Amino acid sequence: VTGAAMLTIGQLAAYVGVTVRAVRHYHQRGLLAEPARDASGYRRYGAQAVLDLIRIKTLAEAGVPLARVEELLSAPPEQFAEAIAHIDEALQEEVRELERRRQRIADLAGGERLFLPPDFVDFLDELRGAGVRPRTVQAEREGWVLLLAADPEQAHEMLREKRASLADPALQRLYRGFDEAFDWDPADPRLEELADAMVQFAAEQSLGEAELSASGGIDHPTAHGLLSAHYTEVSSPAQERLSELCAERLTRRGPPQGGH
Amino acid sequence: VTGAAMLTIGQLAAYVGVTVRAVRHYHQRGLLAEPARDASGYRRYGAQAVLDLIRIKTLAEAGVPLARVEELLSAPPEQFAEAIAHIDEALQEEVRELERRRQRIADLAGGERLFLPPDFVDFLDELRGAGVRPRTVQAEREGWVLLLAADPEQAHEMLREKRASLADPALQRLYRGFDEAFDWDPADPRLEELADAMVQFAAEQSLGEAELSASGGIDHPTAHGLLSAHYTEVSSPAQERLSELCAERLTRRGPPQGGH
DNA sequence: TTGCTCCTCACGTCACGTGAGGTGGC
DNA sequence: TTGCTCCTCACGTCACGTGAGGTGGC
Repeated sequence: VTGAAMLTIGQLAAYVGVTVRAVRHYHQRGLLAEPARDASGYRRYGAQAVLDLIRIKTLAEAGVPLARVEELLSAPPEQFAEAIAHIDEALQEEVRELERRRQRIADLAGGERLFLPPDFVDFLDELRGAGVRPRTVQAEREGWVLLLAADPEQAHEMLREKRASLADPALQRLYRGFDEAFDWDPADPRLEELADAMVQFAAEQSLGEAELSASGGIDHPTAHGLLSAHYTEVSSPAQERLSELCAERLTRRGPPQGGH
Repeated sequence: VTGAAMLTIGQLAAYVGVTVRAVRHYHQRGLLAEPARDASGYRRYGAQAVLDLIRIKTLAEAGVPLARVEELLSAPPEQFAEAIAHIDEALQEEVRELERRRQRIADLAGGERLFLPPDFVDFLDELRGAGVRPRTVQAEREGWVLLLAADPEQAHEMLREKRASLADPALQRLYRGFDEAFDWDPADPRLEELADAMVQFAAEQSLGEAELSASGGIDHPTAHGLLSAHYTEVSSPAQERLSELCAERLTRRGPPQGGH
C-alpha cells in the first residue's frame, strides 16, 4: 500500500506481459477494476491487479472471448472448472486442426501446388512412371482435386479402381497415346487408331461413354460438368478431336450396355 | 464450358467449404478473378475457380494474411516453396504456444486458480502438510505468482532455498505460528514469544530483516514492494503487530550482519 | 530542456458477418 | 405464388492498434 509498491499502467503491463492499450481496454470493458489515481491522475496498481490481470491474460490468450472471461471471473469454482475443461478441449481441437492445416499447406508446396492425399500422389507418380508427361499428369492431378472437393469418398473409391486398372499395360499405352496426341495435328490419322483402341478397351472393361471420358463414372453431376470443362480447357485441338472420334464410335455402337 | 459445368457462387462456396461472403470478399480484394456473369447477372464459375479458391482457402486458414496470399499466388515456385516453409514453422510454433496455454489454463483451474510450475505447487503442498491453513497457503501462493511475474529465474532460485529451509521443523513451527496468529488479538502475549522465535531463527540462519519478512531476499524492487503490499493486505491486525514486533527486535539488535 | 510516460478521445485494422432493399430462378 | 439464391451497398464485429493533442515526471 506504500507508494513504492504501486505500479503505473506501463509497469503493470510489462510485468504481466500485455500492452498498455490492452490494460486500458480491459478497464473499458469492465474486466479489470479501475484503480485509484495518484496526484497526477495516473492509475496506480497493487498486487491484486497483477493477479487479476494474469487471470484475464491467461484466459484471453486461450481464445476465450472477453465477454466470457468477464462471466468466468465471477463464476463459482465449480462452473469455472467446468468451463476450463471446455476451453481445454477447444484448445486440443485447435491443435489437431493446426496439424491438418500443416499437412494441407505442405501438399500445396509439393509438386504442382495442389493438395492431395498420399495415395493420389502415388497414382500420379505411377502415371509419370508409365511415361506420361508432366502437363498431362498435372491435368489429372487437378481433376482429382476437383473430385476430392466435390465428394471425397467417391474420389477415393474411384482412385482405387483407376490404380488397379493402370496395372494393365493396355491402359498405360492409352494414357501415353492421349498424352502424345497433345502435339498432333487434329487431322492426324493416328487419332483414329487411338480412338479405336480406347473404345475397344472400354468395351473389354464393359465401360460406357461416361467411364471412358476423363470424368467417367462420377455420380456427382457438378463434379462431372466441372471435370469435363476442365479437361476441355486444358486439351489441345487434337485431343478435342480425339474425344469427338470416341464419341462417334460409341454412338454408332449404341448406348452403353450397362453391365458393371 | 457448358452451362451445366458453371457453378453459382453458392455452389462454389459449398464445394470448397467457405462462405459466400468470403468468396465475394476475395473478389473485392482482387485475390480471386471476377468470373463472367450469366443473363441474370449471376457470377458463373468454372473448374479453375475451384482450384484457385482451394489455394486461397488453404493459405488463409493457415493464418496467412490475405495481402500475403495475394503475393504468393503470383510468386515463382521457388519463393512459394520458401514461404510455405516459413508458414509451416509458424504453425509449428503456434502448436507449441497452444500447448503452453493449455498448461496455463489447467493451472488456473487447479487449486486456488493461479498458475504455478509443479515445484511451486509441491512447496505449497509441503506447507499444507506442515499444518498451515489454506488461507495462509493462498497468501503464499499469490506471493509466488507475483515473484514469478517479476523475475522467474530468481523466483525459482528462492523457491529452492525456501524448500530446503522448510525441512527444518523450527521453520515449520514458525509458519504454523504465523498462520495461527491470524485469529489472535493484536495484544496477545504469544505474539511476543513468536516474534522472539522468529528473530532467533533468522539470527541462526544469518538472515537480515529483509530475509525474515515475507518478501525477503528479493533483488527486484517492484516485486519487493508488491509482495509487502500484498502481505499487508491479507494480514490480520495480529499479524501486522507481529511484523512490527519483529522489526523492533531487529532494529534494537542493529542492522543485519551481512553474512550469507 | 529533452525524452519518456501518462491521459482521453476517436478513428483504423483485419476478415469477413449481417442486415437492408431489391431482383431472378424453379 | 412461395421460398431460395443471387445482387450491391454499407454498417457491424472483435480486440485491440494507432495516431491526435495535451500534460506530468525525472
